[in-house]
Amino acid sequence: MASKLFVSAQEVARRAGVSRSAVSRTFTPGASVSAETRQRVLKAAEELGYHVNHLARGLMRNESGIVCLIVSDVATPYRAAVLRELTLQLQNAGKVAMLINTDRSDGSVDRALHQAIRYRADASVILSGLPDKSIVQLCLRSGQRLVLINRDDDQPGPLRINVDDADAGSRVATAFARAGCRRLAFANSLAGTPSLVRREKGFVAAAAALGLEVVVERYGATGYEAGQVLAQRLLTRSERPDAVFCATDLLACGFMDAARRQFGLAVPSQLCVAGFDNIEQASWLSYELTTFAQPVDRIAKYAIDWLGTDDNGEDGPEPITLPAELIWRSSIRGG
Amino acid sequence: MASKLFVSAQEVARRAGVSRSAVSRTFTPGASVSAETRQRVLKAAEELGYHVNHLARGLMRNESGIVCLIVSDVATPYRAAVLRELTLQLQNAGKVAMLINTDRSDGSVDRALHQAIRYRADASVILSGLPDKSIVQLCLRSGQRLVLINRDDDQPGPLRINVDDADAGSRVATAFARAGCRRLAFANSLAGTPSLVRREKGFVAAAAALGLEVVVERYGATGYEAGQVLAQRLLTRSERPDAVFCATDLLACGFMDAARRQFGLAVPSQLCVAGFDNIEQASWLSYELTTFAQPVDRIAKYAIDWLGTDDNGEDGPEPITLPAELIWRSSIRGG
DNA sequence: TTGTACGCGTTATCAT
DNA sequence: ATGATAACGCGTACAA
Repeated sequence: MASKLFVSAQEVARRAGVSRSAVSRTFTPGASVSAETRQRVLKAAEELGYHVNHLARGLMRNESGIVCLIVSDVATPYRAAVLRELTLQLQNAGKVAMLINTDRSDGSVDRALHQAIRYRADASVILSGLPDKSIVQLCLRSGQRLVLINRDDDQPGPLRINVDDADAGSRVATAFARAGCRRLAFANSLAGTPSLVRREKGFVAAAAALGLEVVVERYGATGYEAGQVLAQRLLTRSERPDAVFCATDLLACGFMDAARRQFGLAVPSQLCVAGFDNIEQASWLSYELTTFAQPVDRIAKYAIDWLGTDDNGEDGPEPITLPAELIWRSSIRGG
Repeated sequence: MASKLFVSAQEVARRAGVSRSAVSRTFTPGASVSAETRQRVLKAAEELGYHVNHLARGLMRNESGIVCLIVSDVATPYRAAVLRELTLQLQNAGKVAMLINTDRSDGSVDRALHQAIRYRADASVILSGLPDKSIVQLCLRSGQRLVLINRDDDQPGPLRINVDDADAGSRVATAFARAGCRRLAFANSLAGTPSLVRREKGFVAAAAALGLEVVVERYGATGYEAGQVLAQRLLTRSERPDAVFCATDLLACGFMDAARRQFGLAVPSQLCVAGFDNIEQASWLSYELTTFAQPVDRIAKYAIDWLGTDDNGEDGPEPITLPAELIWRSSIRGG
């Protein structure tokens, strides 16, 4: 319940003895103001504590400078890292990030996009979930740009940036084979997002090509606890796997801890493990996990660069697929 | 460069065959509209994909609904957890979070606050760094509320929420003493933020009262790597400590890993360790760290509840101090 | 209950 | 280069 206390351009104009327009021009890059008026305006603004009202500016320019970041599980290491990169690069580009936390509930992403529309965000970046087709259409009609990261949607319009999960899966299979592993396993969550599916398929297919079978087990969300449960299930099999590809690093950490503590297995001598995401914990001494780094910086750069373009092709921009970088540590034999 | 594509209330009014005010009233809770016009407006709005422009609404009401979250090191587990809680509760309160990432550079927080002012944020929550006094004054004059979390500033006006670090430090000392430890150490970063200082002082003072001396070592930032370095320094002393209080869990993880791998020490039999923050990793099997949980949910609740009050006392609200909760795991003997 | 008219703080346009 | 004026989309006082 704030009553009008912010300083307006009008007041600055009065104090500087110029017109409102002069004030506006002073704060509009590339406008023509004489050095003198400019100084007087700046002085008055400084004294009064004036700052351009971006709400009003956005109203006029039809460009708010706001970019909406739509994410679930913000506190997860990988998500937090993406968030950091996006907000940082957004700020460097002169934009500002609006953060909306979604849950797994139905329509959560749709509600977030409505919020983005209400604030006339210039763009929305979707990192979790998948919006309804109708909402996507609404956003595009409204001139709001959309970026889908690792969402693997097929409708045209949004910029789609994906990491090459299948390739990563395939490379893990090869590495396991080279390490002399024979009984492969894939530890996945029940989430069933496109990226996880591709990771699994790429791994299974490559293993088959190498003449190796894969046991696939799925459980819970992509967290540490799920990794423990999956270890329980996979390592009690009569034919115990000697190599496990975990769908995420978080899963891998839980899996490794359970494998060592509860089953007394040594990594990598008795069990090879690979993960995905290259979260900070993967490099910790307790894990030294061989994993794949998503090119988070490049993903963010592609997204933000596109926001600056006028590229308004009919069917939207071409989808982008980026390779994941293999980070070799010591959870797989050889190397 | 979006040209006016968003649907306006005017267009909805035309389609519904009513005045523009009727549309406005339909979307203003508590306004008087007949059930019939209301229905017609809602129908037209639905068909057109209309959503209230919060930029314009904010301009009118002098209340943007935006709350600015000012943080550095967003990707850090503790910070990410706070962020999650704040955004979630903010959304439940009908507000929206604007996220600004600061670095350690000078004036970084000040720039963030200027951004908050430009977007006419109703409030700013500062989780890192400390703003200049003049900026704080400007915010308050402008009617923008300020919340400082664990910042320990003394100027009146902002809501100050702090965790009782000294008490936590004191309780660790007691626990160590009870475990029969004699040579205590405190592993801190060079950051020197008020909370870290209080944590250290509380620990040292309580240890002194118990007749125990404390070796204090400081290095780097509050991260995993610093923990490793601090272990190197503390565990190579002639009088090797048998108990270490690490300023943060992240430090503690690095410390424990180094202690076990490089010095072959067993926790807690040969070395007791305590941390702070209760990050997710503290509960992992590799650490099982005894630590303190900051009441993140309550902190967020206090902050957001205050934003809803009209409380405009002269010197601002009373500072709030919340206790940290001791989470007992197995990195300290006994229990 | 409904519509008209005005103001919120900007920027853009158009004279000067 | 400068100032007056219109418009952006909305809420609301006021009159009907």
